[in-house]
Amino acid sequence: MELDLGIEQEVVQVLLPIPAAKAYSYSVPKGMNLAPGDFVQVPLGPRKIASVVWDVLDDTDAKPVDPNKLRSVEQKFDCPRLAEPVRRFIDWVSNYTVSPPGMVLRSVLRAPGALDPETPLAGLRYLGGEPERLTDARRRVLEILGEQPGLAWTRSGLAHAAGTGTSVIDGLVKQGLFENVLIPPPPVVVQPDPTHGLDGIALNSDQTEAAAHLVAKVNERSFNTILLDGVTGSGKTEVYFEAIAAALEQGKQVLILLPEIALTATFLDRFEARFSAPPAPWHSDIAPKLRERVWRQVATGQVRVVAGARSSLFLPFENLGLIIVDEEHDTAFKQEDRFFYNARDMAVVRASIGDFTCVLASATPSIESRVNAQSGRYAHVEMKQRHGAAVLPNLETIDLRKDPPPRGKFLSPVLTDAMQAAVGRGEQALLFLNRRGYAPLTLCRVCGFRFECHNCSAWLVEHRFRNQLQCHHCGHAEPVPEACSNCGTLDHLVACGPGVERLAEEVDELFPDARIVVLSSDMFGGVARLRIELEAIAKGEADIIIGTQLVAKGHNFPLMTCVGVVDADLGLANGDPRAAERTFQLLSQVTGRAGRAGGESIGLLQTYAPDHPVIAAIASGDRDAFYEREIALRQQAGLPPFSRLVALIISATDKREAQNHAQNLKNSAPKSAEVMLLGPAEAPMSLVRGRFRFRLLVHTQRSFDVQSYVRSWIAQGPKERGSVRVQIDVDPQSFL
DNA sequence: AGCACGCCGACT
DNA sequence: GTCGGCGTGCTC
Repeated sequence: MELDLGIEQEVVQVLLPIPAAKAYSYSVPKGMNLAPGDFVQVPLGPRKIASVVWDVLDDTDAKPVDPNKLRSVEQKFDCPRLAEPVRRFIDWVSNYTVSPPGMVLRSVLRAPGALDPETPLAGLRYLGGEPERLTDARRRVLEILGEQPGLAWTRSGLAHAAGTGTSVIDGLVKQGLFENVLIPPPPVVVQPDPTHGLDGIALNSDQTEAAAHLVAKVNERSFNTILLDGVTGSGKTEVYFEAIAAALEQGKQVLILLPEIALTATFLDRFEARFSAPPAPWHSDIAPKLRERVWRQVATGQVRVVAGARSSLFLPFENLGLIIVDEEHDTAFKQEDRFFYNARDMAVVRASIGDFTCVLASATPSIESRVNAQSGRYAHVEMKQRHGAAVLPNLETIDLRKDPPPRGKFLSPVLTDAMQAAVGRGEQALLFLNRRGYAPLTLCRVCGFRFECHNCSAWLVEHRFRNQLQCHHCGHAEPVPEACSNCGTLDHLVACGPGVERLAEEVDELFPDARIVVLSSDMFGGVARLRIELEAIAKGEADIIIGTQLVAKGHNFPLMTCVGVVDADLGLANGDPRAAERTFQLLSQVTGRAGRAGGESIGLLQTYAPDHPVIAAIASGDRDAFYEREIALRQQAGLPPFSRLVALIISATDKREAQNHAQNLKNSAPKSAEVMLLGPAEAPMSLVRGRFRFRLLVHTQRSFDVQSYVRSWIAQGPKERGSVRVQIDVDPQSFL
């Protein structure tokens, strides 16, 4: 044994946040004790990189790296270990999504400074005594200090509290009235109190029953998934708050996944009312300093509840015990860059690895979740009545063939009459149109030329307010031209179809005295402005609201009694079998904005196909019938979730190059009776940001190990050369 | 992912 | 003659 010292060097496996296929080996300096999960700094080429010591279970086939190549771990960070469930989750996600484990780890290491402990703040503690000369300002400082003797203050904090400048404090310091102390870094949020606000809540019978079910499941302290399936306005949030309280009572951490964290101010307020403190936020654009502190305090367990976007799934939780996925059907949970994953599905996996409960909440669940609920994989908790006085709106279709809008307009008289009635009663009307800008297409009346984006296969959308033609896929914008860029004819360009701006014009003519607000994700002033507008609307400071997609999402407009869907057929146009589900979800959510404060309300759907099964299902309000039919269709067609799809997206700057590679890749596919290959076909968006995209679809049974198949296929297939890139999308959103 | 190395076009 | 474009390949 002794003889080996100095010759045998200890070696650890380290997972680096790079797209390498596996962990790298490093030698451990003498005296450094390392265990899996430790955060370390290692050299890589000319760089130094923060990484994690990994546990490689089966290193039987892996031959050790040449000892001469081994470099040494540089530093072990003074930071809690990455918990074992998080490491297993990374491995699992890497395998399932067919992406390098280091790429998944990158999603964890998203706060570079957080690995070093937070530095304590410089503080001052009052020692007693008085300064030689007592001024007014100094007296105020002493008063503050007298309130809680012995308390340490920061220099600026004390100055602020006393309403003076920091120079006053400096003067007192010079007199020797303080000692310098260190103040431990403050928590990023106060600990939530599971018992706070309990008496303020009044749950109806549906809610009480559902909450009891959730709490019981959480208290089983083992893996299970619950679909919390309640109509819009049924009060699902209050119900899952009780599950959160139960997990907090167990001393566990809780994660709430929200599709769009930027617009969740009201959610945070409701949480605070129930738990006395807000959850810690997490999303892609929190301020860097706060980001580091949240990450660190999640790792230490100080932060108990996080409300975040899909990336919060990769936070280094020390002791996670419950995940809530709110609006689980929302497509924002699907990430389609870096690597492809659906945060809703990965949340269930995370719960399984951590052996706890996952709650999926929605008024319009995904087909996948409904199927899982039906088959018993998920518990199904249904809430069919609205909370409080709220009553579901009466839904009707407007047949545009029978009641068309006036020429050149987009609103049927039937709809404008209903709006008139609502506004006349001092209530609000909402028009929903999922199209930003003024007009989705501009064409030349002389030669028929259509203005398209040169980088994407998309029309340029006219934004009259900004006087621009914009591409909604790559952000390209150009001034609205006066002449056709094809034939040069002046003043013969025509705007085709409606966007929300154009709708606003029409509404303004019809209701000159109404207060009109247009809500669109690209509005001036960004998220802050949007929040202000939403609050103003809730207070009744607008009569007619015209909005895109974002008005569908969970906002509470108490005065809203009339909702009009301008183009109910919009989402059904392309042939994707998933379009039915999306349209159903979107339109149900939009019409659900009406009648939340009680009383009669109405939802009107403008359509050319009132008999279309999806439109009819929404209008009838019969959710179960819709799901039954849609699930049966999927099953008959052998589509997910009754089978599995993997899309290979082959892109290149040159169209032929992309297509050739796609074809070669297909030809190189290992033959298997269990695999059906479709394509290559142009991707639904065939040109995005200057890259041409083709798709291959791999269609298999659910039981087939499609990841192994695809991995070995790609490994032995043609090499990616030139600008060619191949991306793998397991469980793609689009079935085309 | 970064970063270096390397091999072809327009410039102080 | 060099500066610099980004294609290719490697990092324990």
